[in-house]
Amino acid sequence: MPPGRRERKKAATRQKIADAALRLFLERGYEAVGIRDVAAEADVAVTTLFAHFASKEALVFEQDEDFEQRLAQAVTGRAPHAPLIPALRREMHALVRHCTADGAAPIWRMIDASSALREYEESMRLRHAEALAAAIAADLDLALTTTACRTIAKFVVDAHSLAREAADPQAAVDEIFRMIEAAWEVASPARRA
Amino acid sequence: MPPGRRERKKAATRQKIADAALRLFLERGYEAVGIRDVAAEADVAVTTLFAHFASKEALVFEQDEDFEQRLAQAVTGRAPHAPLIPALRREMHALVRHCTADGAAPIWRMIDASSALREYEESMRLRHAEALAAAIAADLDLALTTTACRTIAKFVVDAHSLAREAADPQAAVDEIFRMIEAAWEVASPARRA
DNA sequence: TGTTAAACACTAACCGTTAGTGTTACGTTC
DNA sequence: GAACGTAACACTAACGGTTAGTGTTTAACA
Repeated sequence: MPPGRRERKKAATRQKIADAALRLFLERGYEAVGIRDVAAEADVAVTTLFAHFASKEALVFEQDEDFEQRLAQAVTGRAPHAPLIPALRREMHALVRHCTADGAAPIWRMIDASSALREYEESMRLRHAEALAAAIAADLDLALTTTACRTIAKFVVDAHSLAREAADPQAAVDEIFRMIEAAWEVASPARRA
Repeated sequence: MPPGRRERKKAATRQKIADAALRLFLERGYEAVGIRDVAAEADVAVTTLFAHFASKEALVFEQDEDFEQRLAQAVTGRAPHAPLIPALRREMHALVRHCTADGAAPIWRMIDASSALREYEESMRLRHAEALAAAIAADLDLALTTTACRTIAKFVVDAHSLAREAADPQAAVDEIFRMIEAAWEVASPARRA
């Protein structure tokens, strides 16, 4: 079943809003642009904008569900008996590379410049950590305590912001994941292949 | 130099606002109470309220600077050559016990019920982690990389929220700190006493 | 074709927060 | 102890994100 015209129009409207927002934000700065400006630029009503995005900050972190799903996918979609932490490390490398790419630099500079955006990012990580903890718990099927699952998930999600702000992000991912691996070894009583 | 009347009055006003806020929040729920309600209950102007508290959420986390200072103190104030992680673990035990005490239960129930408060708490932890990372880096004097310091600090601060939500918070602190200790061993090349 | 639901628009407001402008009362200095 | 500077506080009015309420168009589907 191909997406109907309705869903295509909806997606188009969403994209039009996101594009307009990013353009204005990068032009004039995040704080200097109002919701009403974005709505006018995208030629939609303010209420329509909020039907597509839950908040002003969400306009910037448009594809954060990707992030959540890719982490969970790294857990559930890995080869059978493949070790967990290296799989997460590989995915984190990709995610960090993606957001430290040249084209993304202005966006992240904007995020770092706004406390509202940094706070929103942090609250996103909370969700991501919960989702990842659920994926890990389901995958390991009671081999770990709930607390251990949530702890490992939180550490992994933390790695993203820590690495992003490091001088050499890719090296930082490796450094942090060595620490996560050690924490993991202590937490998991069962031996893995 | 004893605090003059001026400072005492200022502190009294602050306390009067905080008390009024907490009373109303617990009575009617956080979201159901407006800033104007709190100001009226404390018999001050709205602008006065914001002169004492940076935001509505800050009314709830009145003594969060304690938290920050106690963690840093646990690092800088420990006995010479005393190991770092156990000192942090002891302090975290105390902090978690404090916020899981009987009297604090309604407050934390209120926090858990409000996404605005949970997000604010998360952004507080960011600050706390930065402060702790600075304290650790200063204490160890270049024995660790910046990334390792920040990573350990983040893990320690995470322990608070993770433990608070666990079924047995005190046991969770121990469990999480076993993992942190392992991460720490891997990060620190130098041997400690 | 007609029904239904979803997308979208518009107005008007709510609420946290701040700017602007005074006024009072304390601490300080002569 | 009188005068000055400053910090606390008050008041009004607004700004900006967000939502409620209401109605209109449009597409999916029977």
